[in-house]
Amino acid sequence: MAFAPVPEWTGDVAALRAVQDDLARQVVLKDAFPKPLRTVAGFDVGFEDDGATTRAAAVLLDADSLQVLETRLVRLPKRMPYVPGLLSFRELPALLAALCLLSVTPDLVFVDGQGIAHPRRLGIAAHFGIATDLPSIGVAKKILVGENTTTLHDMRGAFTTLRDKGAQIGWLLRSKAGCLPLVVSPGHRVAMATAPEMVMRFVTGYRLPEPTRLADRLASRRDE
DNA sequence: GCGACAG
DNA sequence: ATCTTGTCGC
Repeated sequence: MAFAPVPEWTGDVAALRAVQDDLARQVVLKDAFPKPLRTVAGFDVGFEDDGATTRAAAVLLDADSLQVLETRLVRLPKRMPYVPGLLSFRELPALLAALCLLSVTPDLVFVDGQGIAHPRRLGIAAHFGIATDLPSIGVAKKILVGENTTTLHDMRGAFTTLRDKGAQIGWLLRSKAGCLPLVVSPGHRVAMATAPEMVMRFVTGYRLPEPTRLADRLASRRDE
């Protein structure tokens, strides 16, 4: 399985933004994944050596039992600095490498970060989806762009629209009472309305859904 | 010009 | 993201 190459960092921010605009046009916001789901996977990145090393984690789960079927970890040297809005060019290569190590291709992917809730509508989850053509959803812990609309009830499962320039770009989802809401947005091959319910389907007793929560622990070595 | 800014 | 202890509320 080969993917479209991720552009290298030359310092040319404008060039990467142009790439994002091109890829964003290819995003499909309609459900296009197998039903019922068989497997799902969570992805996240962490760092070592003061950021010199990138650690990407992939966790494959059974969609029904939520049992962990496989866990993968990849280390790659840093390729570029963190630039708000250009996160995917920095972390996607490592995530794709981790995906390649899975023995099974997941039916749906959850990525720690934004889906289309991005200035140019191409957060890392959307970029991941376009690069692999796999259905994807972005699960971020903070808003990058956009604003809340109505009040969010402090009840598990409550959600409100996240909009930017008048259009809805995602949701603020209270995955757990008493916790700050998650920023959920479709990445690729997933409809706006489907994203929050898919996330809640994998939330157990924590703020983060299992796929992302487990990948997060591995990538940030908060594991063991 | 000023502030904001996923991970 | 990462560096870090105790503390408050569900």
